[in-house]
Amino acid sequence: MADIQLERFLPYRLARIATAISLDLRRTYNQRHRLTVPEWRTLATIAQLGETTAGRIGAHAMLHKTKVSRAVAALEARRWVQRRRNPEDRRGEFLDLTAVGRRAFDEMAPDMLRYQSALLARLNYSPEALEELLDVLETALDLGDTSAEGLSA
Amino acid sequence: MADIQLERFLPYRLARIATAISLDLRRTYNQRHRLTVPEWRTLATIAQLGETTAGRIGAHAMLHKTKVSRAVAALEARRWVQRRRNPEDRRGEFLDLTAVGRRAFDEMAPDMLRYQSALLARLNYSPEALEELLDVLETALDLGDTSAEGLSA
DNA sequence: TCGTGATGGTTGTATTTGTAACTATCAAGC
DNA sequence: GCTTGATAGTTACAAATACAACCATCACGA
Repeated sequence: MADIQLERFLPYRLARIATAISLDLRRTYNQRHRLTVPEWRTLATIAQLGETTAGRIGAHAMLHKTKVSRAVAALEARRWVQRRRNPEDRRGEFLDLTAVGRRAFDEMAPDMLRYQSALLARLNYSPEALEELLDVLETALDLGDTSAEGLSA
Repeated sequence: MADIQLERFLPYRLARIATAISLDLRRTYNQRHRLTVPEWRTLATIAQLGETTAGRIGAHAMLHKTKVSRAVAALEARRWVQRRRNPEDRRGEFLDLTAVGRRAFDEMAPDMLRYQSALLARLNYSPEALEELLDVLETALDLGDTSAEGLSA
């Protein structure tokens, strides 16, 4: 019988691991501000890219455009993000953090990085080797870079 | 400013990778039977553990108990899973595959294993090293074995 | 300047999900 | 026997999601 040993089954193991980490992380940023995963990712992406567009956020963070659209609406309602219509092409708009949004992000980012560091430290495993493996997996899965469709969390 | 480079951020990368694989896999098993992710995981977990309980399925597969509850209901409606109340503790019930359920699982399992092999082949990376890293991550996250809390997908 | 098709982004709707509250049962102490 | 509190599992309801259809604008060619 082609028996799947679940504890040896790559998709299953990765799903468990990624879920556990994602929950930890969410718990971490929700200690300060209650955000959904797409909201958090949208925020982080704008923080990183600077003024940018919804399209670019989606490509960069692997978020479907409807998720970005709703996340931006929510962040705008919080006054963390502001829009500016692109005068050259009035279909699109530029998005940027407000001062408040920047402050909120700067407040959360260190926690996120600390979480990552703590996890890496607990791993007791070469970070370079880990990076390499992630690269390899991304390549094999065609997650190369800013191009693909939307996914979940 | 503690800048998060999303493409270098472990939780983010793992989430992308795990999601992509989960989607591929779902596409694979949906070629034979249309199942949701929690349904598939519940099925596979029972197939592996043998007669077991909803609680254990959740702990093992990192599925929140409501997901397990609904997945079991769906699988029962298909006549793939049957329940038997625990006579020693009438709160709980034992779950097991029916003959039909077993057959369906055995039909899908080889495809799943083939998917894994193909992915590993594309990786061009030592499977042992990969296994080791997964072990390390699971240990660091306390995913050791059937013990943990209920979770999401 | 009028189609035609692409692009940036939003919204409607059906489904899935998470949270919390619930039922039923058990176990321990009194 | 009664609390009181834990546990197994279900369910109600609100929120999040996917998918497709949609609006507005642009770009290009006839």
